[in-house]
Amino acid sequence: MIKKNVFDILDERGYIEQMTHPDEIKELFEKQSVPFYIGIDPTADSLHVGHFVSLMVASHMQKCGHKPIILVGGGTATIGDPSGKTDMRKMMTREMINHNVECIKKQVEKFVSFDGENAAIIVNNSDWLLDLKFIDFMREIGTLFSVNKMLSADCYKNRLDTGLTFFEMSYMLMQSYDFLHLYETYGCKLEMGGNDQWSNIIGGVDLIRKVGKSDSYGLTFKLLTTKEGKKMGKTEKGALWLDSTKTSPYEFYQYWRNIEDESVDTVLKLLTFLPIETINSLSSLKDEKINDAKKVAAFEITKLVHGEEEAIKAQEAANALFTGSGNLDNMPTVDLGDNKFVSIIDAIILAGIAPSKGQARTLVAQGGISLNDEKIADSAYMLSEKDFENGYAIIKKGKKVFFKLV
RNA sequence: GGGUAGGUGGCCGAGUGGCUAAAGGCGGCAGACUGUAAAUCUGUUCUCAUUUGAGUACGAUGGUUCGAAUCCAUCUCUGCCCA
Repeated sequence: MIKKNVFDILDERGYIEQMTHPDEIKELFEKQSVPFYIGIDPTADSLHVGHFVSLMVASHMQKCGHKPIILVGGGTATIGDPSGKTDMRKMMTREMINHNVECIKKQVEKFVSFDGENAAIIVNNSDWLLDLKFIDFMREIGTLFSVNKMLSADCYKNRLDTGLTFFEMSYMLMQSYDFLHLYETYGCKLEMGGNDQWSNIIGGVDLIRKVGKSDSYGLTFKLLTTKEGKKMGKTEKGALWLDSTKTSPYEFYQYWRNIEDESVDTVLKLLTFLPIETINSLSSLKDEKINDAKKVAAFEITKLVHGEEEAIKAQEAANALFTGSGNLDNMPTVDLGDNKFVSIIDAIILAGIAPSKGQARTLVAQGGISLNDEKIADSAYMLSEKDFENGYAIIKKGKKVFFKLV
């Protein structure tokens, strides 16, 4: 049942950032199927790239025989984790959270299996957090936390000058309690999360040790960042979502196709299941050739999230636009209905290329818009029959944003 | 509870009665250069109409004034200090 030690896989691919007990963790993976947990905050109705690495790790772990517990933070989301935030989050209603939990479940299913011997399970911490009695909780758990220690954690230190409420500070207690609960209920021995979760994770590990158990561990993985250290996955529209209605497979594909050279290796290792040898040879490509590696990365990553069919479509659309070969059918398409013969400005708005007419004009004035590969410099230009000669017109913003108008 | 400093465009941050749709930076978008990369340089970045123009906007509400982001009042939120 247990195959290769997943520790080596995670290590080799560079997932691991910090660990509480490296030797013990490795040994544990070796000798048994380890129930481990990864937490996800249901703050939106879709996961985004920030969760991607977690899901990949969960998948690797499960393939090596360990049991994933996906914890959805329905209870903690009512507070909001202060880590990395400059302001307190908006509080969410329970209805919103429940809706989000449902949506997230569907996406998680693409990465871990809920069948078989080491089937994954999904739990929601609202099931145990919402019924807690304040005094009992404080007597039992609150006494085991040192405020001095908590204040020295980065996630709180940074907030000291901008303000931090007690409400938010108790987030660490709850997340730690989650781990304790899962430890007791499912024998969960390991909490994993992004590196920004480090202080919350060691909080849980410490808590379990304080109640007298010594076999709890924590591990964090690398956050996806650009070489300037910014979080990866931000686009002009906000986050890069895993839900195809929020971020189309084509956009998703293009995001990875356009990543900076320096990130290719990381992205291939962290976000695909390609064998390490393949990745090494791909990312050793230099200069212009690195584009081949980016194509592979974009395809593989899109395939994981949206399935092979969508990945092929995205790839074909990209080929059609950038190399002239391939299939135009899969390009993002906007149906203008009966209003085909509108001004170029209106067409830009209708296609969703720019949000306002002013911006549309700026684009045209700066030479950023072309129609069927001809630059349109006149903002009064009206679309006409000849623009739809092939039954469609291709409108292009800059070099990379295309829409087919029909 | 007392004192004090504040709340400005996606973010940071100037601005203390008219020349302010509001400096500068970051971020975004486009152009040039390229490899659908990075770096760099240039332009642009509230909305509507574009020729000048109009509307909305500086925590909220009311007021003073020919005129307010700027002055006054009340409210509200936040930091810091004291208790």
